[in-house]
Amino acid sequence: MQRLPGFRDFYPEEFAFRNYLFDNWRRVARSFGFVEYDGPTLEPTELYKKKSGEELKTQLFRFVDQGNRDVCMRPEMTPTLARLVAARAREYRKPIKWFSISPFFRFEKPQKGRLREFYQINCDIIGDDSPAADAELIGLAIALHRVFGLTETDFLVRINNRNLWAEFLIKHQQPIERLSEFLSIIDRLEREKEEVTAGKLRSFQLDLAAVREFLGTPPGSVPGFSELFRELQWRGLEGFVQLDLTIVRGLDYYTGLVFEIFDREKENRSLAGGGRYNNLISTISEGETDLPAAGFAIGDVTFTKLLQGLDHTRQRIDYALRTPCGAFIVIADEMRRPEALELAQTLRRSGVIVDYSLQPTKVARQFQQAGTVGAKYAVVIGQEWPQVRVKLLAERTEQILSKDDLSLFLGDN
RNA sequence: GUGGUCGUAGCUCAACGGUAGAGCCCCGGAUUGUGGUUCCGGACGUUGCGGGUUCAAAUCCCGUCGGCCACCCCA
Repeated sequence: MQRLPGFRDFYPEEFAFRNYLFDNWRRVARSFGFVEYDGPTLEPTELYKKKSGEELKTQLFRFVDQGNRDVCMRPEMTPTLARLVAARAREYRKPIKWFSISPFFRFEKPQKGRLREFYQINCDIIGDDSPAADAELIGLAIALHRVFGLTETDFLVRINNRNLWAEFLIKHQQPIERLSEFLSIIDRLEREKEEVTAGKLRSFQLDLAAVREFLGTPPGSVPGFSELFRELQWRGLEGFVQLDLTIVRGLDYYTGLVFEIFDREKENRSLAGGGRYNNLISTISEGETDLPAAGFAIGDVTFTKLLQGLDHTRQRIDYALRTPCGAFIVIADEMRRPEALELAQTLRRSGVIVDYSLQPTKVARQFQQAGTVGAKYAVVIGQEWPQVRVKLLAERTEQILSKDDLSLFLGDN
């Protein structure tokens, strides 16, 4: 039987890495005062239609369930989050600061950095429309990278505000209703041929030169960013961010700030993205709840590739994934197996990771097993009983301890 | 969805029309209580799957399913 395309198995080695990733993300998000939540993996397709009314994206795991419901494996978290918040908006003190780490599904052709099932950490602040909230989110996004040893030479946050382009359209007397159509032209600016872009702009009675000139606006003269940049400066993060007016994000629901995080080595590779979506909760709740919101997500696939591709982050991984401690009990005299098992129980209760051979095995073999499971100590039980021989495997040194001192000794080491 | 490229032992690969091999890993042994080195031995495959050409196919051809990559798309 084959695995479905675009899905992954997590054997212990991969799972250990996943834990490393998630544990660090979780700890950092909590350190920012965010609390964890989750929602269903399967949602009514309706939830994704509501976002903006536009036709559904094709790349959904969509099917009709046995109760004849039109359902989707969730392709992103934000609509679910909006639904959760809209339903209980009054119960939580604002701002709501929530995060989740969970799987998502997209029916795409798997390729570099893109699978059909992937994980994301999603972090959102709801009920605060200030630059302080925007900056806090960007600060958290940066912290979620730095915790793995990534520095400002490894990644870069590109930020923009869609309102700038809205104002640009108004200034040129173009209908604001066509903003998202216009933004998709901007989004493609770098990839598309000049003639194509110029042709598209013509329907807005705009020329490429005007757009180019606006793109080149020096950061100091871009309105509305001074507060955000001041906030980022207070956090000491100015080296991580860069204003980039070409960043507009593909989703229609973004209303103000938008940002993306890029791998500096391969600048085309996007590690994370997010922005402000002040109308989405109102849309999802059909006007019942109206709260400003902003958030971002980091995907695990590209992020993992980056962490495993850099020497300095790779070293951290190797260090973190080593078996931290543990004792392997070598039963040198099978008559002592009952005592060995009792000792194992005692040690385990005191928090030591303990392993031993379930079957009678030659001593040499047991030492080999101790090595392969990565134990720090081998504890030999045999003729010395009630004393034991404790060997520090890496140093090949050993000493004799009484069995009662063992817990203390292993606890300290 | 379109195109390119690759599928051989658990892993990395060789053999490129003539009996499928190596290294690593795994298991066992080298006088019965000390491991990561060494030596010896062992297990291991319908060559992704299905069809075709041929006296003979891992090898050539067609299809199909997967992996990787690019385009499209990107929440």
